[in-house]
Amino acid sequence: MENTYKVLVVDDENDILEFIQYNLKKEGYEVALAHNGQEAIDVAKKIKPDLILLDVMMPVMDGIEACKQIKSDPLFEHTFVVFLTARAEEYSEIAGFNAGADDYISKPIKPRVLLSRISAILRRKNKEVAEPKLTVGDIVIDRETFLVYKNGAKIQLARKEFELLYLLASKPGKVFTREYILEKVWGDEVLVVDRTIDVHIRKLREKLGDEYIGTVKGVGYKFEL
Amino acid sequence: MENTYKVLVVDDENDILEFIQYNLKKEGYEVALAHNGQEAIDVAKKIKPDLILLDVMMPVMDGIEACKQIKSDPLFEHTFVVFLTARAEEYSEIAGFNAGADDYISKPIKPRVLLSRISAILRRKNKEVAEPKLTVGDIVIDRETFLVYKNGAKIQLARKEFELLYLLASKPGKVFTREYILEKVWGDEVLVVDRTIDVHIRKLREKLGDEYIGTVKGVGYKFEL
DNA sequence: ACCTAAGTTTAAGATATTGTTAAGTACTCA
DNA sequence: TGAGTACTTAACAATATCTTAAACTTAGGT
Repeated sequence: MENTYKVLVVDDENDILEFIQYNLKKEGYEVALAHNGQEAIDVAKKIKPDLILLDVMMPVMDGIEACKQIKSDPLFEHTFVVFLTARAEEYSEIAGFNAGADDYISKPIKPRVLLSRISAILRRKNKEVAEPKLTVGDIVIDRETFLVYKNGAKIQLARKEFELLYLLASKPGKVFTREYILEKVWGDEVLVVDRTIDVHIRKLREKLGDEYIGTVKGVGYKFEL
Repeated sequence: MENTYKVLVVDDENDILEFIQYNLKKEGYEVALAHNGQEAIDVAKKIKPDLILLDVMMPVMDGIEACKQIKSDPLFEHTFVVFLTARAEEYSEIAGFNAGADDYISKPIKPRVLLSRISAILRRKNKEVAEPKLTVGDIVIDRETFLVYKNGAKIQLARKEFELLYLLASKPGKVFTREYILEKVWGDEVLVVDRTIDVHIRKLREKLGDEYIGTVKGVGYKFEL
């Protein structure tokens, strides 16, 4: 599964904070909050967010000043800053202050726009690096095409099968507990009987051959070297 | 390295001019400014910009009139004109006036949208010489004519169909998620139910044949090699 | 050897995702 | 204005995938 990104939301209005927090959490982001620029910087230093959503107008320290400080701190070299602007008129301030933000989202904030913009910006971070193929013994696992090759022969896996194999093969030999597998492949909020894993293991063995996946009784499964 | 392009920005509000100028300069464009249609034409004759960003509503001479004059002048045969409209509704007016603009960007202007739109338009200009055809297997995709050939047989695609196919075929085999497809083909502002993609996929399969586009359930679609 | 706990296998539902059709909307062009 | 095209949506059908239960097998301790 994908990494969870940390987003720090900064606004002096609690309504807005809650609204954004709700929408981001729903999408699986880790969310932190701050009410002004000073607090934002303090929190940011602690949690090192991947992205900061920053209101322009705030008491104590406004968004522009906060942005300048953040952008000049090497600690936040890889942190994106996105302004929340209430009106078009604020453009001039932003441009004039030359604060170095990465993008702007104008209020009123629409959840869909917010989320797609955020995910687009964070994706930029990952630079569209082509997913490297995972090669273990005579098995090649290609995330990009969702295909698996065994000695060059193409094998189609269903999604859960693929993720399960990908996990096991990511560290050949290592034993993964059922608990861990459930968390990684299914996600923590899903409630699934862990017998389910067995069934998927079975299908994998069926498609790949029994020799690739080993059982360690009382512990879990592993990809055999 | 790419050439630096000259962009003329025309708007009666200085805030907006500064804002756009700031963003364009940051990306390495050469920027000229004008405050109304008449001034725009005067400046344009001097500097011969590659692209003109033109506000619709302006004193002295509005954007629509300016655009008509520009587009009818052979001097500006190779100059692109992009309208800045305050509201989406104004687009109908522009279309109605048939002023000959190449594109429009609606306010409030977002740097990301602005820049990607501009670079897309300018890219069009360069490629006028020789737009590379995309060839995958027995399918040839020609951006210049917006036509697709299957074993030499001409196939007409609608614009969304074309863009969708173009995206998938740009990396044959790679699975594209719905999210990614929406962002690339539809753009991030658009509110479209993602089932819409299915329908377009269906039409593509209808026109090309089922064998070219594969489904990876739970993940997305891909162009089959 | 037996007993028990753990894992395997099968097959039948349940669920989720995608396919397909058809109808509504919006825009374009004559 | 009206026909035609493109796009979007909703509704329902089809199906791959996932999950569960239950019966079966195996491994290891006593």
